[in-house]
Amino acid sequence: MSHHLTQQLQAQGHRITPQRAAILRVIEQSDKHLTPVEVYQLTKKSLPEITEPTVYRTLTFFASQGLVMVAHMGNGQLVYEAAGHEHHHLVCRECNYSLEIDHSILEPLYQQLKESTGYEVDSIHVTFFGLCPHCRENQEEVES
Amino acid sequence: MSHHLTQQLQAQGHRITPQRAAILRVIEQSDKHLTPVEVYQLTKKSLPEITEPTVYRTLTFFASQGLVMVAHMGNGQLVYEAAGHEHHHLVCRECNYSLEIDHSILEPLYQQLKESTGYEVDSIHVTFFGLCPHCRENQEEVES
DNA sequence: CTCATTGCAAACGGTTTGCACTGGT
DNA sequence: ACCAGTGCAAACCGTTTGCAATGAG
Repeated sequence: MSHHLTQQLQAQGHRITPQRAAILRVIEQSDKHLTPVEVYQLTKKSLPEITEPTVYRTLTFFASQGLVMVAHMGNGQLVYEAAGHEHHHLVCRECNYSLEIDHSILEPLYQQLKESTGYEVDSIHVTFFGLCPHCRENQEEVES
Repeated sequence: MSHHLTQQLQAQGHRITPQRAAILRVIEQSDKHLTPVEVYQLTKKSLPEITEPTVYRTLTFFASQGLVMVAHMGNGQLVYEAAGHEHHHLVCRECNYSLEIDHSILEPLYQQLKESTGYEVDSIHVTFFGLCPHCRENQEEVES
């Protein structure tokens, strides 16, 4: 599958460098979204000579090729993950723990928005903030 | 109303400085959300000696006091606006025209998320992207 | 008078750029 | 051999911090 993607890149006249292969492997093998810095640190394990600019350039490149998706978490933090499954994020504003929400949960809302406003909503990555059950408990204790 | 808010601050033992008053006025008089840099530039018109650190500290302070709300735009940018009118935004990807969506439209979704994940979602400002009816028409013409 | 708040300058962290070198094709 | 892609160092930009000075109460 990774092999398939690299072939795809080659077919379009792009080069497969060790850096690109290593970064792609890191992103594919991660089950969560990664910040560029995380990608850098993980990739460095198998390719110690990699540099941050290369990571940024490669991530931007992959995103432009549709191999990875970019999502904006809160506070301006950019995260990357393997393309493919469309989902949204639910982030706890206390402990920062984040959960994935399947896109299907938003579809009724999008439909309703289309009917009431005429807009065809197509946001693929929406980040919602709230309190996770655990932090909600703690907060109630403090208040009482 | 601004007067009411400053009284509220005073009652809590906080000081009303010209900087705070000016920044509060800027945010209240704006009909859209502002980035910290925008707040800085607008406030400087009436108070040229204000500095950026003061703007950042004051915005954080206002947010902690509930006078302004912080919102995450879809692109990860932090924006501030006067507290009170809770609404979301629907932005056209093509023409950038934006529409306000009443918060009530999201409540069923929040309720559903709470039931399925346990998270108490409280995002007060969510930005959705899509195509407005006008740009959708144009797009169809181009495609055909 | 006191202490919260400010201005200044400098530090910060994540991201981007210019440029010469390297290595994939 | 050619040029896309890299490493390095330095610039960048929005934001934050330490500290001494100021001014609101």
